Amino acid sequence: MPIVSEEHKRQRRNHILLSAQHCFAKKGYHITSMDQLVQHSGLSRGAIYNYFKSKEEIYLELMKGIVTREIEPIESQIKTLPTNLEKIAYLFDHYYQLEPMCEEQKEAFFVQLDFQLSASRNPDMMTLLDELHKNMKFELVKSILQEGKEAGELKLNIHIDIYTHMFWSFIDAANMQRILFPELPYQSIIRDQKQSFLTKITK
Amino acid sequence: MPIVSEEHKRQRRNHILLSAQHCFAKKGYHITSMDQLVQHSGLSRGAIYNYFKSKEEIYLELMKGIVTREIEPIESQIKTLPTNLEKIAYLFDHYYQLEPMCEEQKEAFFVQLDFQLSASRNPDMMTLLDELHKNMKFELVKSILQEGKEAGELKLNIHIDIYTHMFWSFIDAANMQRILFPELPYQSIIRDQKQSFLTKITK
Amino acid sequence: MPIVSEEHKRQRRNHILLSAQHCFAKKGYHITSMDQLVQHSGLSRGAIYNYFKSKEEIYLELMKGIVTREIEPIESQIKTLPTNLEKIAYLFDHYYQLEPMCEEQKEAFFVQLDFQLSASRNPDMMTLLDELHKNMKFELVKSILQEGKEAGELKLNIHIDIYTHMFWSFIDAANMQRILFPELPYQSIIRDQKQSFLTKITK
Amino acid sequence: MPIVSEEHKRQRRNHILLSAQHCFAKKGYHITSMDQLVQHSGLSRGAIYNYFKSKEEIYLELMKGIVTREIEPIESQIKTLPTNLEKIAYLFDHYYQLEPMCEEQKEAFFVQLDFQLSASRNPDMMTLLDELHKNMKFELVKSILQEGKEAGELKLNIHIDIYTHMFWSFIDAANMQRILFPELPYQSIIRDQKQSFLTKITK
DNA sequence: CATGAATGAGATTTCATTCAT
DNA sequence: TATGAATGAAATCTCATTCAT
Repeated sequence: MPIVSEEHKRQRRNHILLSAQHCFAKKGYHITSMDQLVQHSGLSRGAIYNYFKSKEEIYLELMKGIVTREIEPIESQIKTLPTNLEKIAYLFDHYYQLEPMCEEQKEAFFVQLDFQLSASRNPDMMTLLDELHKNMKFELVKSILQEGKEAGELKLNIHIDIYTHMFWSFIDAANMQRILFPELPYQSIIRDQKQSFLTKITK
Repeated sequence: MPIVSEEHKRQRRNHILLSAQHCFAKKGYHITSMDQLVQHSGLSRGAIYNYFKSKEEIYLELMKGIVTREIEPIESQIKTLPTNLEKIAYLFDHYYQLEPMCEEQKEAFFVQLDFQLSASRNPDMMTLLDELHKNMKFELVKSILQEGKEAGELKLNIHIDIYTHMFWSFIDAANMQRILFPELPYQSIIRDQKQSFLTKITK
Repeated sequence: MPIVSEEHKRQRRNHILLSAQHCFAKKGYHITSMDQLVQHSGLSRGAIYNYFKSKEEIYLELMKGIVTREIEPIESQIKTLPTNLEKIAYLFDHYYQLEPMCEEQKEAFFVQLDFQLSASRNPDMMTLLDELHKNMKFELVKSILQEGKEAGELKLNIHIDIYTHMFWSFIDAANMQRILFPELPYQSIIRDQKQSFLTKITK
Repeated sequence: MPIVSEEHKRQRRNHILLSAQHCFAKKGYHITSMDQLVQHSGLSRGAIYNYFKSKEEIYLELMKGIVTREIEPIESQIKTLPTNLEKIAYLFDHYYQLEPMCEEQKEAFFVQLDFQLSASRNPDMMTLLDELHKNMKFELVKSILQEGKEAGELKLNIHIDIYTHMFWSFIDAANMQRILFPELPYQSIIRDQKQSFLTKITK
C-alpha cells in the first residue's frame, strides 16, 4: 500500500502544481484564488491543503519544478555535444526555436515572469529565485563558458559572469516580448543576437 | 474660483498618482491596498475616490503619466539633434546612462513592468498598454528609423517594425535586469548592444 | 466632528464588548464565532474589525473591562469605610450578597472563568490575567490586610499573601459553584466562611 | 478470539482516552484537534472513529473514567475506616496531600474543570456531569455524613446537602487555585479548612 | 468637496468526519 | 478492523467601495 500511495501522492501533487501553473499563468498569482485553483484542479479545498500548506508553498514548489523541468533536458542534451561553442549555440537554438511555443511552455514562462516580479518584493521568494537561478540557470551557462575558456575555444579576456548574465538577459527579454506581443516576428532578431554573442566570445 | 479649483484638482490627482507610483512600485499593484495608498498619500479614502473612481483607474492613469513623462523629455531633446543616427544613439545613451537610476525612475520602471504583466491578463489594461506603446514608445523609434531611411542615413533593407521592437526589447530587458539584479555591472553589456545596433542599421 | 466621533467610537467599542460578553458567556470563547458576534452585535464583520484587530483582542479587552468594572465600585465604596476590618467584611458581603446575581454579573463571572482556563494555556492571556489580578484584585485585598496590620487591627503574624489568595479563592469557588449549580443555597455556607476568615485575622 | 478481541478493544479505548486526557488537559477540548489526538495516540483517524463516534463522545467517556478513577480508590479506602469522622478526615487528607500532584492528576483536574465549563453550555454534557457528580462525588460524602449523623458521631442539626456541597466546593476551589497559580503555598490554608469543617460537623 | 465608519463579498485556511481500499 | 486521503462546511480576517455627515 505505501508504494501505491506514494506514487498516488506524487501524481496528485503534480496535478495540483499543473493546475496552479495554468491558473497562475492565466491570471497571475495574486489574482488566482484558492477556490479557482480548487475548481480547476477538480479536487476539494481540503485535498489541496493535504499536499501543500499554503498558496505560497504551491507557488514556490511550482517555480522549483518549472526551472528544473526547463533546465534538466537542456543539461542532458548538452552533455552529448562535443564543444563548448556548440553547447552555447544549442542553448540559443533551444530557446529561440521554441517558436511556436506550446501552451505549457508559455504558461511556464508567464509564471516565471510573474514570480520574478513578486520575488522582488518578497524576501522568501527572492531567496528561492536566487537559489534556482544561481544553481541552475546561471551555473549551466557559467560552466560552459568556463570550460570553453579552459579548453581554448573561447577568448580568454571575456568576463564570465557578465556574459552569463548577458545570455540570460537576452533569453528573458525575448521570452517576455514573445509573451506580451505574440504577433511579432522575433526569429530574425534572435538570429542576430545569437551570431553577435557567439562572435564576441569566440577566439 | 473655477481656475483655482481646477489647478487644485490637478495637484491632488498628481499627488495621489505619485503616492500610487511609490506604493505600487514597492509592493506591486495587487498587494497594495487602498488603505496603504490612503496612508501614504495622507488623504482620506473618500478624497481619493473623488478623484478616481477605482483602484484600477488610478493604475491606468498612473501608467499614462509614467509613459508620457518618460517620452516627452526625450522627444523634445531629439528634436534638437540633426541626424537620425544621432537620435537613435541619444536614445541608447538616455536609457543606458540612467545609471545610477534615481528612485523615481526605478519606481516608474517597476510599475511599468508590473503593469505589463497585469495587462497581459486584463483586456482593459492591454488596450491601454497597446495604445501607450504604439502611440508613444514605438512611434518614437519608428519615425526616427523611417526618417533615417528616407534621409538616406540608414540601410534601406532594414525592417522598421522589427528594429523598433528590437530596440525596446533591449531597453526593457536591460531595465528588468537592473531592477531584479541591481548589483550587476551592465555598462559593458550595454555599450556592446548600442554599437551592434547602430552598426546594423547604418549604411 | 472629532468629539462626536470619539464618543461614537467609544460607544461602539462598548457595544461590541457587551455583545462579546454575552456571547462568550453563553457559549464560551472558542465556540463563539465571529459571525455569531456579528449577528448579535447587529454590526457588520468589517465594522467590528475596525474597532478590534482580532477575536482575541476583543477577549482581552473584554476581560480588562470586566475586572475594572468589578473592582472600581468596590474600591470607591471601601474608601468610605473607617476600619480595615469593616473593609474586609464589606468585600465578603459585596460578593455574597450578589444573590440573586443579575444576568450581566453572571455573564461577567462566566467570562472570567472561561478566560482563566484559556489563559492557563496561552501565554498572552496569562500575562494579562496576571496583570489584572495582581494589580487590581490581589492588590485591593493585600493593601487592606497590610494597613490593617499596621493599624493594629489585625494579627501581626498572618501571612498577607496567603490570606489574600485565600480570600479570592473563596470568592472564586463560590462564584463557580453558583454558576454551575445555581439551585443550591450558598448563603449559609458563605456566612460561615466570612465569620471564619474574619476570626482568623482579627486580633 | 472474541475474548482477546474484547480485551484488545478495551486497551485501545483506554489508550485513546489517555491520549485525549493528555491533549485536552494541555490545550483544552476545543483547541485540541482530532489530528493532534491522532498524532499523540499514534493511531490513525479511522481507528479512533472505530472506537468513538465523535470527538465529543471521547470527551464524555473520558470524564466518566476520570471521575470513576478518582472516586473508586477513595471508596475502597474509606470502607476500611471505622468512624465516619475519620472517613471525612481521610477525604480532606486525600485531596490536600496530593501535593505535589502527579502529572496525571493535574491533567485529570484540568479536564474536569474544562468539562465543567463546557457542560454549563451544553445540555448533553450537563446531564452527564450531573449524573457523575450526583451519583459518585456527592453521594460519597452525603452517605458518610448521613451515616455519621445516624451513628451519633455528627451533629444532628447540620444540613447534609449543604455540607456536602461545602466539602466539594472547598476541594474544587483548592484544585482550581493549585492549577491556575501553582506556585502558591496552599498547605496552611487547607489545614485550616479541614479543621474548621470537622469542628463544625462534630458533636 | 472631505471624511472615515460601515459594508459585505470573498480570501485563505482549518478540521471533524467519512469512506474506498 | 485499519488506514489516511478526501471532503466541504465553517472559521477568521481583508479590503475595495459607499455614503451619511
